[in-house]
Amino acid sequence: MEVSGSSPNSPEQGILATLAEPNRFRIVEFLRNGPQSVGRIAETLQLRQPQTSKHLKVLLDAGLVGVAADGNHRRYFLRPEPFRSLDDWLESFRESLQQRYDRLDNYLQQIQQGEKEK
Amino acid sequence: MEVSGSSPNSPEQGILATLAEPNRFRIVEFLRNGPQSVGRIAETLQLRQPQTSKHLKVLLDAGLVGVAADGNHRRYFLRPEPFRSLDDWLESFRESLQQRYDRLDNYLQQIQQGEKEK
DNA sequence: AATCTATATGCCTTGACAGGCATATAGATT
DNA sequence: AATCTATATGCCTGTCAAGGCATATAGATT
Repeated sequence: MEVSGSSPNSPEQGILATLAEPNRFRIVEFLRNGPQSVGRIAETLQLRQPQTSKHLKVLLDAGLVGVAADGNHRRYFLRPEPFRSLDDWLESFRESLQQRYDRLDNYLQQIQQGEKEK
Repeated sequence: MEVSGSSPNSPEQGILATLAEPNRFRIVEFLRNGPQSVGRIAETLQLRQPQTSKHLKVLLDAGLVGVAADGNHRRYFLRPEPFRSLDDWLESFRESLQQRYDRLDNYLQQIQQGEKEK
């Protein structure tokens, strides 16, 4: 019931932060097509090569992608693990949220008359 | 196979960006215990009231939480929908990633001799 | 080894955003 | 209506991270 002031911040945090950046998100989406070289990513997504490399570095450090040398090129590809980890986190939500929501109905009936939307 | 330069950026984007902020993440985690007032959130998570309100506003705008007036208080609670939406997105990954990964094994066998890890 | 292609890195600038704090607003209580 | 509690909002400041660009590094080709 109590939450400590500084939780060790689950690994999901890093994944989320990494995916939060729009261009990285696009890169991840693009990588669903399979491994891609830096140049191809940059070209396809209309990004400059240096920024693409930087984003890929962030993705790499976060463990979201892997890389394989391929002659002159480097092929980046998605790694499933972090996504599973995110999935697990969501999983734990699914349950508690559904329960909560059932109770919430009652709760709202009681307390709330008008909802404040913007 | 092709990806347009500017995809309409899925709703997950907003969710991710919202959750990426550590304190908002903590708030969301805390709200799993059920609806909570601003004051209680601030107190428990050791945040100042104004920042707490601001974070809640962001969460509210992103649709991650709802709010119900309760006399003097305002009770914030998690809304399941965005999490489901995130879940759907991940779902679509699960499949393609697993497939990919099977092929990737072959791929890596062929091309990659040494992996470059820092 | 000189050169070309592919990728990474470093430096700088800029914008967004979170925190701090004062204050405004809203409901409750007397 | 005056005051108290709970929450929201506005302004300011500092930080951090992304983009731009020049350049370094690595592998391939001649």
